[in-house]
Amino acid sequence: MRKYNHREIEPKWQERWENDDLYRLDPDSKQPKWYFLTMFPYPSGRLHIGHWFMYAPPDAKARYLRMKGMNVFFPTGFDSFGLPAENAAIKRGVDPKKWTYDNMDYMRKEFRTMGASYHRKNHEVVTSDPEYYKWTQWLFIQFFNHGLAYRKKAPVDWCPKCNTSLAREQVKGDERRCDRCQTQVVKKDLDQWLFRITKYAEELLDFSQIQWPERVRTLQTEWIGRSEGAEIKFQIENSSEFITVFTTRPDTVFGATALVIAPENPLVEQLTTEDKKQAVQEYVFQARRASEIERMATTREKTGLWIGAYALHPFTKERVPIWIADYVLMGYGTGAIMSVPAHDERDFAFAKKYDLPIPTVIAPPDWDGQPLSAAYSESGKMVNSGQFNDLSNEEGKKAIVEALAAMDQGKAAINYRLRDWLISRQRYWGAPIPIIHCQACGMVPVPDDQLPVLLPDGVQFLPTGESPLKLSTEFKNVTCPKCQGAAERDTDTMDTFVDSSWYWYRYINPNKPEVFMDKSLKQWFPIDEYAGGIEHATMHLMYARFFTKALNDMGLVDHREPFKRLFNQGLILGEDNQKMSKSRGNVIDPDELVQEYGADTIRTYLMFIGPWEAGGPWSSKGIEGIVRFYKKIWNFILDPTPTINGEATATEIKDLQRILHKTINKVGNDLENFQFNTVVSTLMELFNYLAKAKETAVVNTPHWQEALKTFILLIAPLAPHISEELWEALGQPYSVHKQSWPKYDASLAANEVFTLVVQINGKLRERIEGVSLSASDEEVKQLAMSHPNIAPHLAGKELKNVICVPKRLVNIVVK
RNA sequence: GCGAAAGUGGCGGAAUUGGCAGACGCGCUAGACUUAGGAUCUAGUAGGGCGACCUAUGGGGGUUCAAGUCCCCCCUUUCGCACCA
Repeated sequence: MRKYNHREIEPKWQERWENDDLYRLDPDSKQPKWYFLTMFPYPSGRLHIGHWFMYAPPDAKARYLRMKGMNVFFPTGFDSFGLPAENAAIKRGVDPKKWTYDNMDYMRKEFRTMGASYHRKNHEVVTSDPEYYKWTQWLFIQFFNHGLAYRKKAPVDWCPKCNTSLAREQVKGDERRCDRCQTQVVKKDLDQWLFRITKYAEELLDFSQIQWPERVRTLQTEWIGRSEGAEIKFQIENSSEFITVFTTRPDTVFGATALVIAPENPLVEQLTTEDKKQAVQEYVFQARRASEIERMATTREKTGLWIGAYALHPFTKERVPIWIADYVLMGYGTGAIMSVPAHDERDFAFAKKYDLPIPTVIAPPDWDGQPLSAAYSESGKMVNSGQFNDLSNEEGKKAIVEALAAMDQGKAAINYRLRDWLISRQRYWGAPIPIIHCQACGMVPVPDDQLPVLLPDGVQFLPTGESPLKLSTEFKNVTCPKCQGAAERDTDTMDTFVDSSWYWYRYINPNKPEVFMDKSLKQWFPIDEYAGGIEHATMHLMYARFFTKALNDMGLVDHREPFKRLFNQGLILGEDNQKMSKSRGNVIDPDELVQEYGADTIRTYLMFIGPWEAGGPWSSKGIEGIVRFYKKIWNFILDPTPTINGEATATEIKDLQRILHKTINKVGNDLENFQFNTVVSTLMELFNYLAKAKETAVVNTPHWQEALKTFILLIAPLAPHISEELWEALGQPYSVHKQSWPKYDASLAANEVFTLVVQINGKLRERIEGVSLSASDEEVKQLAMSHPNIAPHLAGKELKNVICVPKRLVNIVVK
């Protein structure tokens, strides 16, 4: 008999499937469509085990859905713009383009060894291809024309190592580090392009149309950071102008003893009195110098300075001093607050330090009228608040906002933490921003017929902090499309997250000259399922939703959410339980594993290792179990059926069918729910059963042959190669992957008898096998209580209660 | 500091959602076959007790006939957010 040799069968079938284009997408098929998207990889050089973990289990699911009769679209490509290419280029002196495209060639070969059924042939998308980024640029122009892309000079987060600005989402953690290289970011004043994602802040909070994991919804909700409150205008003394503050507690306005504005607030210069100028300038200078990290540290003592000016309280008309303090952030709200020391912890600390009054305006329960020893930020009755006294503070909020509105000094307001998305990057390997700056005409979009704006080759791209494209005069100097005068191209490139914010539309037909006008596109959207890592919760996944809403508003797509269902797989760790990295030396190379064990084994093992959403450490030990599993299956199918005399009993046949159909059902359900680990264990249980049954007369029945076929069909999604080989060995027609999923018959899966669990006072005492499902509660109780192992326990005890759970257990309560 | 999730044998993990805890696999122990091997097969494997039994799902309390699962408190770990007014 042949031995199982993956090195022989895997390349063989991979070649045949490829030649036959076995998984070719038929867009005209009448089968229900199912768009199953996985996050596409960055072409970093070679596949690591994490790629396999991310792509092999979805492939199993895609194969299952196809067998179930769905027209599954399962595309992939490469997110191929981005910094690593440049960094590698600098390090090794190769062209970023060459590095990237060589990597993709290599990785495509590696991908092939996985035996995945991705639609690569006619649907692959590569974001650095001009044919692709032409549309990234075209979309930028649509955003520009619709007021969703704008340019602004502002202090931005700058990574000194990557030498580029970053979006807020790409700055991580309390130490404010670059998402890519972990370097601490600094602030820099730059003219930058932003996408107006804040326009959709409210709608992005609404997840009612999509089924996404709670975690992601929470992360996005917190990131958007909605807070309800009011804007209150304080008139500046001796001026007709106002300072607007945002507060969530308008009910505490009578407790405001100062206005505090951020050091960066332009009002500082305007309002500071002559005698305070020098001190204020010094403070502002210090504040600017202090890093973000220092300013963010919550434990840091509050500092600030009175700038000499006053505002007038909107109700009492009393003078309220205006201070600056760096605990007020320019980037949130209006960059100015009313300081209410009695009811805000930070304001309390500030007032204590600078001896500002701390009037109580919301009475804590049992308040004795004495000054508070700590800020009280809960609710309570309003006091010291003029006409609003004795209202509950919740009523007070409404009443005060109404009164302010009547005076035209305030209104209800909602504030978001979400900032607009900064997309300018001062790097080379990205899609050029398709804008021409003309002295006369301003910012002019590149006309459609001149797209794409090609990324020039042979540019000196060393990161200097300036955009490398600036150095290319050929690229930079152009004529204005409007006035034909001399003009300059924008020399920044786009954040690669722009490239990946719409790629799923391009998969359908990457070679067509049009994208969104293509009618055949519509029927695939929104995407049924999207699988990828949770690390993209507040970046890619939020940008993707924003893009879809914007595209919908522009009439380019007909849906407002891109992905109906999202699933996050976990992270695969090294054997030391640490994140895999070259420096730790714990990286697992899938190529070696495939060589040694074969793709089917690796795929299955990755599914078996634990819940997909949990991830976890790789262990090379457990893989032996899967190796044995497939070896045994191989021998089981190819070994001649033993000669067994006699006839199978009806029970044997029913048992066989029962476990078979139970397995069909469970494997299907678990695949649909991404519970790959129990798919594998269920199939192992079935196999263990079949291996034993092979020694019984059941092998003489036609049911046995059916069972073998069914078993191969069930493992086909997990192990595409070995199943194809064994399918052929069973004399079945090519290809196993074109077969229908076995039909589940609930009546065959149903039990006829059950094991009755007998408990006394909730403790297991006996199991009675083979109890009829049709037995009445009374009969079951009788059966239990009269059982020889149970009856003695009951003797001489007072019977309190007998609980009967139908088809399951009896619990006898005695005293 | 705030918020969320998780904690089950030596290990990875199951558990029809309140009803037999430990499926499946790794590892380990013993045996068989042996061309002596890190192959294969068979049996065993939560802990304790000679035993009938007892004890076990991070710890403590509670609800319930019945709790890994629900409620309260605590501990630990992981992950978000972090002066957001």
